[in-house]
Amino acid sequence: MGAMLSSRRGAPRSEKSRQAILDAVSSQFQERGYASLTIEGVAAQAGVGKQTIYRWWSTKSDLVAECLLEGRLFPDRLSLPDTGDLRIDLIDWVGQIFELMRDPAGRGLVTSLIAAATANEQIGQRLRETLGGHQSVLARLTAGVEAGQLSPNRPVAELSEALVGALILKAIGGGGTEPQDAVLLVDAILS
Amino acid sequence: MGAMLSSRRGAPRSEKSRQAILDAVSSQFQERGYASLTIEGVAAQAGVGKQTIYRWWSTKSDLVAECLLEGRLFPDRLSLPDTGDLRIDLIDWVGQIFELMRDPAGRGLVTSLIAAATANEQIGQRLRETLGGHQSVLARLTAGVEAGQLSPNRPVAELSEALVGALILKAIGGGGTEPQDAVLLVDAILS
Amino acid sequence: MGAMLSSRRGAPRSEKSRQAILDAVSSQFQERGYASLTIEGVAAQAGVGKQTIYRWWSTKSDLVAECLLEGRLFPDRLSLPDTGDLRIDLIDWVGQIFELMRDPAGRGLVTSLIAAATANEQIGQRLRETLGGHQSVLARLTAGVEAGQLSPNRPVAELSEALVGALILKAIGGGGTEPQDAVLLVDAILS
Amino acid sequence: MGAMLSSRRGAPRSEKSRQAILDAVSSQFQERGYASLTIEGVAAQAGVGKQTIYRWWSTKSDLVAECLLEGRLFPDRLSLPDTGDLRIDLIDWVGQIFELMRDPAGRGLVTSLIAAATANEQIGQRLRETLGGHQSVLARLTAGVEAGQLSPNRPVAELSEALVGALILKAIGGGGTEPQDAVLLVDAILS
DNA sequence: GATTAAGCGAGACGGTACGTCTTGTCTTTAC
DNA sequence: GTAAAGACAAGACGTACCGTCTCGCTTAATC
Repeated sequence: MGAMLSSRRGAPRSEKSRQAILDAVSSQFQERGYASLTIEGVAAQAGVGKQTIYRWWSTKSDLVAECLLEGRLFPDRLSLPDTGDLRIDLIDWVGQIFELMRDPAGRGLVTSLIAAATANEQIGQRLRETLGGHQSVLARLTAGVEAGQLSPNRPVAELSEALVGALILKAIGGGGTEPQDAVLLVDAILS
Repeated sequence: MGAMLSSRRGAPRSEKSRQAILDAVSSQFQERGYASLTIEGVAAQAGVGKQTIYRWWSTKSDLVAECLLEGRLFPDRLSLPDTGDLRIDLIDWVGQIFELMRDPAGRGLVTSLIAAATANEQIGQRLRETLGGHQSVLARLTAGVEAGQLSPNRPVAELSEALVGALILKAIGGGGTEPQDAVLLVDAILS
Repeated sequence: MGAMLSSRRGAPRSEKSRQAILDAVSSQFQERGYASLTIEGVAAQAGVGKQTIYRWWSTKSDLVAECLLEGRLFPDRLSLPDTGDLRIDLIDWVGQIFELMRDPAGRGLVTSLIAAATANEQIGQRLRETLGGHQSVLARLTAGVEAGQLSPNRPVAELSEALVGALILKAIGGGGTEPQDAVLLVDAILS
Repeated sequence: MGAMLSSRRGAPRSEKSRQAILDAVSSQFQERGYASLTIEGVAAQAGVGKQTIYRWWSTKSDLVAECLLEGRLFPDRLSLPDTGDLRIDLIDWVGQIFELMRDPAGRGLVTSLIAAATANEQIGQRLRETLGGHQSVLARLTAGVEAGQLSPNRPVAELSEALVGALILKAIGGGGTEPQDAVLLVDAILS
């Protein structure tokens, strides 16, 4: 007895093609940036028909969003360390990002992500969460409050937003990204 | 006996065409956004040959940059007020920007500007300066320090950057833009 | 004691699907013409998987050929009448075809058949036989010779070919298709 | 003084591109036939953008029509000879066409032309005129009447149509194309 | 009855070509 | 010498079909 009413007929989606496509998106994004990433280029590199892309994603920003979601666009080294000392950790992390941004390629990566985010709210949210969200800055700030390293009445959500926002602003608008700028920025945020 | 002081031969640049082009850029930008703004569309709307555009600007982001520089892309109401009370002024200003961003069209305007900024550093700098720079937030913060409304050892440049960055992050990544969020954000920045 | 002469295992070919496919081909051919008839469209209209078509026919011209063979593409009224008077019958028949060709839709039907014939020799032969072959013109001419209405040394095969050929030429290249043109043509052929 | 009111501004059509395109169409048509001639293939072979083709022609049949009009698709040898003897000339000419049609490539050329004609009435008319029209069969038949080789009350237009039609029918539907068939056909037409 | 082939509907897949759009350059005529 | 007009090579866009290939049924004939 057990209901059957199974799924649907027809060949199932090819996981192999999906992986090939996301691989290609990731590599093209990193090599050429968001603006000159093309669906045709992705299809060609992935060895896939264009229709297979359009069947599952509607825009190139959707493609990029899925890559981002799967963590294919970011170097892992960018994760926020946790030595116990909040200030040192944040300075270290911001410093790493600044270092990445001092390299034109790295800067391009970041501005490309921002460009992608302007085309797709999901990417924006993901960026926000990845950089500043539960997994990282916000969590560390909250932990810092609990550990007594931060006054409990500091509005951690807003501070996290301000810190990450400052990084983005520096990426698109210039502004100092030398090591000491990391110290200044973090100290300004931590008050 | 007319003065000669001749520069070079041939017809001088047509100011009329220049204005028509910038008008068209501004209107297309506002109607369709940065991504779907095209040189051809601008030329057509301006009643101008494409070459006339390419002769004086090299990319569409340059066009947009010049529009931004001439203040054609922004509603004037967005300038930071000065009632003497720094906190109130900032909350008011941030609140206005949040209100703009709550409307999808306004949100599109802002994300389009950010998109343009990712393609052109000048635009980024301009954005940074217009929103957070000498003319506005930074200047008001500095004035606030002088007026004793802000502790003199607060790093005003960084705070300005953080505030404007938070706005941009909210534009691309979501995040609260209700009136009370303006209060929270400004208070977080002012410590 | 029934013979077994067994076939093979597995489900037998579905006659229902076959009919649905040929129906769809016929309707699409008549509505859209040979050039814009597609296998996918036929499959969709017939409620059939593409593979079921490809299993039994290799090209769309094969499909059309089978339709033609089953008489699904032609109005029946086009069959050559037999009143006993060869000349009158031919003029009548040619006149009917001319009438069909004066209507753009009918003209399209004929040119579509010719287009199909250029892609598939079977269709060409079938067209030739159906229009000019044993069942009709050639047979009537031969009968006419026997009935003494046509000189016995007239080369009936060639005349039949010439008459049908003239119709086709008028279909693709224009040329008069008024009622009196039928008289002229038939009289020219009958000498 | 002297009216100027000259033509129009902008670069004039490039004759070089036009020639390259028609060359490519002609070569592709001859090599691959009408059905597998593609606009993209023509553009590539001609070293031309697709838009340059679409700017001046709307369909591939228009392209082929213009080639035909410029005499780029036909071997010249197919012109009807004129030795003074109408019957001999026609037999010779029909024989040459039959010879061409006995070769698969030649047959393909002819059926491709017919296929093109089904898609474009101009091509049909051109084919009709080139093969049977003023320049050839009809003219020779008319001349034959004047020379007393043909009874003056024979309907030359219809006979010409019937002869050319018979050729086309043989091309698409089979039918004898041996040398003696040329004799039979011409004699049937000449009565 | 269980097994085994085929047929079938659905539909994903790698491709090719379509016809359109835009880019940045070039060429002409008008002012 | 600048400008409007517009042709040009290039190439990406998103769509339509092609013919092939799984899938999970269903339908007989064979064991």
